Amino acid sequence: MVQIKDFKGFEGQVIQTQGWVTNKRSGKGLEFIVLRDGSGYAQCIVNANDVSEAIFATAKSTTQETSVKIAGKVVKDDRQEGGFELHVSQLSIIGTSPSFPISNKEHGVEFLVDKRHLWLRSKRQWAIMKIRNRIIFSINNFFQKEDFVQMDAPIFTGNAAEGTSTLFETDFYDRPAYLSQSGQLYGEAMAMAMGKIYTFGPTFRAEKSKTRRHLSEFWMIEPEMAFFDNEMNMDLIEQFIKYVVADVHENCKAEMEVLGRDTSIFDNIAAQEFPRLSYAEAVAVLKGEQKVDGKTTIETLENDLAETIATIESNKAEIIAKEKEIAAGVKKGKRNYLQNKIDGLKNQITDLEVKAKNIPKWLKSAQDFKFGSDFGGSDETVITRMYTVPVMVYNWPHEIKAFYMKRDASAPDLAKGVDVLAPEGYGEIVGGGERETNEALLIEKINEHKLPMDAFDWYLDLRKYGSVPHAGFGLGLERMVAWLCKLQHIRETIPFPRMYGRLKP
RNA sequence: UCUUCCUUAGCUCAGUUGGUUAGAGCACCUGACUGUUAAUCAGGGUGUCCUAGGUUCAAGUCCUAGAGGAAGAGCCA
Repeated sequence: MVQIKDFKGFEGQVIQTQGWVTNKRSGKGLEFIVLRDGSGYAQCIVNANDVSEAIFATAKSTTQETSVKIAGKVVKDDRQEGGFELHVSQLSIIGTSPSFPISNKEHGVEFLVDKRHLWLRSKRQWAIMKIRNRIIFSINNFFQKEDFVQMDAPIFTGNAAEGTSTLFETDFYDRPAYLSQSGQLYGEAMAMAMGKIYTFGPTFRAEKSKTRRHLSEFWMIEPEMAFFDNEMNMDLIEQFIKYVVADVHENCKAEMEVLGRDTSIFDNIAAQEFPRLSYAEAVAVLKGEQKVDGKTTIETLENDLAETIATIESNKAEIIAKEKEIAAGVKKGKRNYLQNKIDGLKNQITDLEVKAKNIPKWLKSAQDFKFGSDFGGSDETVITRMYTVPVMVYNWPHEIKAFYMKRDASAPDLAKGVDVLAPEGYGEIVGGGERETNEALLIEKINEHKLPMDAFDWYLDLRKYGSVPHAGFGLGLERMVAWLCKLQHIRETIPFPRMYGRLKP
């Protein structure tokens, strides 16, 4: 058996392959079967002159997603995706596929999510899953080459470490247990044993939020390093993101093309240093008090708004022109083509109108931002709009950060945390910082957050026995995938999304 | 939890001020065509108009409630 991606090594030879029929075009005496095997796509030509009547009839009877075994000759053809096609000599059906529900045309979101188990077979999903796989591979490569030890943190946890409202409760031998929201505290313990570690596991949050950036179950990478301060932490984050982006850029060119992803931003990321803003600076940028490249957020967003409105108008004009063309009478193929263009433009207009409505709201909420609070989704969008690479925001007011975040000795109201905001409107992909090593301050914080002290005795032990400065961060895998693929919604980044209101399939 | 929008054929959608027999494209089937790239061309039938009430001579269309979905907000160390 030869996989489609390996056809190029078999030019002129007769080989065997197997896969699924993803599309078919037929003529008299000719069947063009587009075969998919997970490694790639190849057109297979069944010519009635070259095969028996029975085989030709079998080929003709295949439908979308019929699985088949094929023997044929690999022939170079520059018109084909991948550059090769197969001239079929033998064909047999492995499994039939009567009326596959997902056609090669357009579908709505609800339908596709309901059919997720079949949707995964489509080309776009194939590309996303390949990229997800590469990102995971690349993350592991990076940390392994940097001498980090991969560790698995527990998924059942016995305490409500982060506040009970967003925890999934389960029954653990008649006692309540919660699904993990973070492996970090365990990672800290392991870092004291191994030096540098990273966890890579599932995370569960029972937030009742339905947005394009939230999942109830997602995967997180959490490195933790002994003897690191927040500066070193930020250096590592930048190095890490640059490594993964460059690796994906290098190895997922075909997949990015399927998605229509403009990859020029990846070159910027390799070439530029990530801006590092203190929280105070970030607020000044947000409010338009500090310019970036000679522009304020207000100027940039008002410019965006004008552009958005202009695009809406030009789209509307284009629709009218195309509708006139159809009304004047054109052939069917041309009509379909024009109609599809019109539908696409209409969808674009809907999105743009939402954007046009949102921009003034974003600006207002940026103007009204209260120093000392956390950034909302729109604030992140406004800040990152000013840059073409990820932005790091550090030195946060300690009140809005987690109890374990290290306080700044020289500025007692600040904590040494860092958030990384991805550009292109994707917002927070990394949250991290230096950890508090002072046991008394930690106890004070645990009380302040009204957390159960007895749940943290083991964690406090880490400060009792040879405590050292240490830092770490967490990266949400799905948000990284969404950003690198430039997806509208996070639900496409994971094979079977678990979100508020969605447990099936 | 709040705001706005949506629910019509297997899928994507159109359906005018309420009006008599509810439409198109795709998918599917049949036929034509020996190089198609979402092939093309001709023909073929398919409806719990989300559910329950209401207004009306008449409801896919208007009103009320509910269910499901989408976008945004809140929430998201």
